[in-house]
Amino acid sequence: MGVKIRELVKDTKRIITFENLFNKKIAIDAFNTLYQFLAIIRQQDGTPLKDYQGNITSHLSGLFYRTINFLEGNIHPIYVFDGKPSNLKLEIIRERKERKLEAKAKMEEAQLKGDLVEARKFAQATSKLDEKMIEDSKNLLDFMGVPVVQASSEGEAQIAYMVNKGDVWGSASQDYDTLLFGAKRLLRNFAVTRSRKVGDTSITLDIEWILLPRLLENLDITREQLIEMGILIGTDFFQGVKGIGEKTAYSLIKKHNSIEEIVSKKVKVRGQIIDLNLDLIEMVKDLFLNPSIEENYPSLNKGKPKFDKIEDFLINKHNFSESRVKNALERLKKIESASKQTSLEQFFK
DNA sequence: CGCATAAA
DNA sequence: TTTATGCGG
Repeated sequence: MGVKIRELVKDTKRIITFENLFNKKIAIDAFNTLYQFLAIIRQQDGTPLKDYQGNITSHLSGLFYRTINFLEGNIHPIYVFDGKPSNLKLEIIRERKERKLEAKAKMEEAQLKGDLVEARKFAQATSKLDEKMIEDSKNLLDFMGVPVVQASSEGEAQIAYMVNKGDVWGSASQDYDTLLFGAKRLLRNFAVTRSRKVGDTSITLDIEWILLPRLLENLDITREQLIEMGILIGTDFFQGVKGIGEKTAYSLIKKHNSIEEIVSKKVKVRGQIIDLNLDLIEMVKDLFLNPSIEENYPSLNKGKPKFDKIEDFLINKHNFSESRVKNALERLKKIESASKQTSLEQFFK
């Protein structure tokens, strides 16, 4: 779960179409994307897609077809995988593990009662990426010729570095955390724009586009203040202050400028004095301002797809439908021949 | 989620 | 051609 600043970002975000991302390199938060697929690509009762050996394949299905869409639209995805979590994150990881166990129990209970809606709801909350699933995802992307970057620690920090260095145009994640890490452009809902039914109202999920400098200007704060607001609201590295959401955090920071001031003035929220360990706060801030980065990542240019490897991997190893995979690969081959054509034309110019 | 297929 | 529905693995 990322930092909750949806309302604060509301007036800054813009809509961008898929077509406007033509020819751009976009660094995608791989864990964020894979968890999304894992949560959503399920049957009515909440069971994920599986191959004959019982290995979960929901993430591979989502990753494969969405990535083909990117390539077909001449958008260049680069998937960035998380590395070793910071010590500050261990507490959140422990809490999430507990939540997942609770969700699993509730899911099983609902399945026994035959309540499909409840079963599916709790099944989504049990989603867990294991080592094998991560390895499978990297392999598939590699076969597709799509660059993979392994972050040393936080993927979102790695992405922010790559965006600001100019190696990629923007970052893509459902979470806002890359903004705290300083990435100047963030894309949300990064996929083909589609309309979905929620109840009886249909909504279109457009790609959102957020510029960090514009956000800071609109809120009239510095990035350091944005980070401090994140700390008050709660991030993966600090649980936040009870009773403080984005609205309160913003007004507190606007009024007192910093957490240090808030603590030293013994500011109260809902009758409670905000009492924080400033050394710890400093460590969290430092994690956002000076994160561990892998500077030597491989080329971000896309490579040639290995069609036979993709077929073997998806059809033979993971029991994907042959016709679906071949259809998708036909689309990929068309892109390949089209790009060959243009490079040939450019050669003769 | 995104694909395939049916229905409009 | 567009929109709704249900499977995919």
